[in-house]
Amino acid sequence: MIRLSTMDDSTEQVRDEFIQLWSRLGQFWGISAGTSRVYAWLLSRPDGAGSEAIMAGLGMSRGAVSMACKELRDWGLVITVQDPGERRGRHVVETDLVTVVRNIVRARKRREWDPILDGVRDWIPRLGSDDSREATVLRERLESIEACVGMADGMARRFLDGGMLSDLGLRTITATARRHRRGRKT
Amino acid sequence: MIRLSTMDDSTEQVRDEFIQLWSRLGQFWGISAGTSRVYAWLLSRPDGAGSEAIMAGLGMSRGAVSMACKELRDWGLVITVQDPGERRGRHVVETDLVTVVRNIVRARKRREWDPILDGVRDWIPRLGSDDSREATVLRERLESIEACVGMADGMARRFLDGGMLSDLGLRTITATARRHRRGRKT
DNA sequence: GGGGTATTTCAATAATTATTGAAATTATAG
DNA sequence: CTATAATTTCAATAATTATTGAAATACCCC
Repeated sequence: MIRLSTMDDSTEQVRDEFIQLWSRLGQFWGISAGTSRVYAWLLSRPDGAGSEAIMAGLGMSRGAVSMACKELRDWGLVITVQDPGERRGRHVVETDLVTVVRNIVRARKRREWDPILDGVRDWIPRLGSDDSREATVLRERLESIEACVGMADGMARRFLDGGMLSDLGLRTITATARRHRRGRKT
Repeated sequence: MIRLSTMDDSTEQVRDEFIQLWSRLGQFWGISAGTSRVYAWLLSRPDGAGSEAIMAGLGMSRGAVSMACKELRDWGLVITVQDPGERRGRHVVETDLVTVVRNIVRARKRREWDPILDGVRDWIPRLGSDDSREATVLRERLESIEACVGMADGMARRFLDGGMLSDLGLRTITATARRHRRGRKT
């Protein structure tokens, strides 16, 4: 473990446990362990880091780090910036919660709901006039799924299209966090 | 493929495609392919089925079906009933959407958010008075996570504890689906 | 309680998925 | 334009995860 600036050992340990938990939980969201680890590591560092630093910090190969950062960029969780006069890029976490949530909702909608809606809307007509018990129940279930996913889709769409209730909710969260933080110090 | 009652071939095909898509999407939710396939198959059948029927229908082994049904029971998506005078159990999908959503929220909360909240609330004090830049940023990020997850947790808790807004939303969905269905036939 | 049946468990195996590292590509500086 | 350095890609490999099926367990009726 590399010692950084003037951090306490206990701080270092908190970082390790945080990375471990985050990567365990990432699996529930269909994110690979390596990618979650890189994200947690970046979250725990102030100024982002180059690929070399991530490789050293987590003991991963160049390729693995590159893949992980690419996936995180796809999710909109990490931005790779090019400092002027620097050859190497620097990977920085997106800290604006509103942007993060928006990106995640967009990505999940595309991956998870859109295919269901497309499928269901294709299948229901194809059941045609089959009025066997089997087909009737299947049609009912598919229509129920369409209604449920369709509502979620509508909500997501309204949220992504711009200022909305959820937006306010998020601003409340971030404001609360800020107040909290300031409160601690005074 | 087994021919069931008087179903059309196209209906049969819709069922197959539905099962395939559902199992693909299940992976994004940390559910194994086999488990998702069993769930989709049960969803597509009217009266539930015994283990033998599932084995035959999906070409899975007895053990795999048993595991899948157990996992589905844990999620509250399937109920295994014992018909009077019958030796074998019958696996039936839970069709009440309110119950399904409630069960899923409960399971995910337990698996995904509770560990984060526990972790964060343990770690923040352990950062102590370390005022290095590293520790300060880490503390800020952890506090931000606590605020965000804490709000989601509170909403989930209120939803799980009983009648709430979301409850109404769901009843609207189910009602819409029913109206839709009736509308088609007239 | 015994005989027979359904179900669950779990170690072995199969299948899938992630990781590596060298080669190909892209970008930068001179 | 060429040389050089950083990054990405991808086939091979390693690690992980799911599936199987036989053994163990639980269950039920007589």
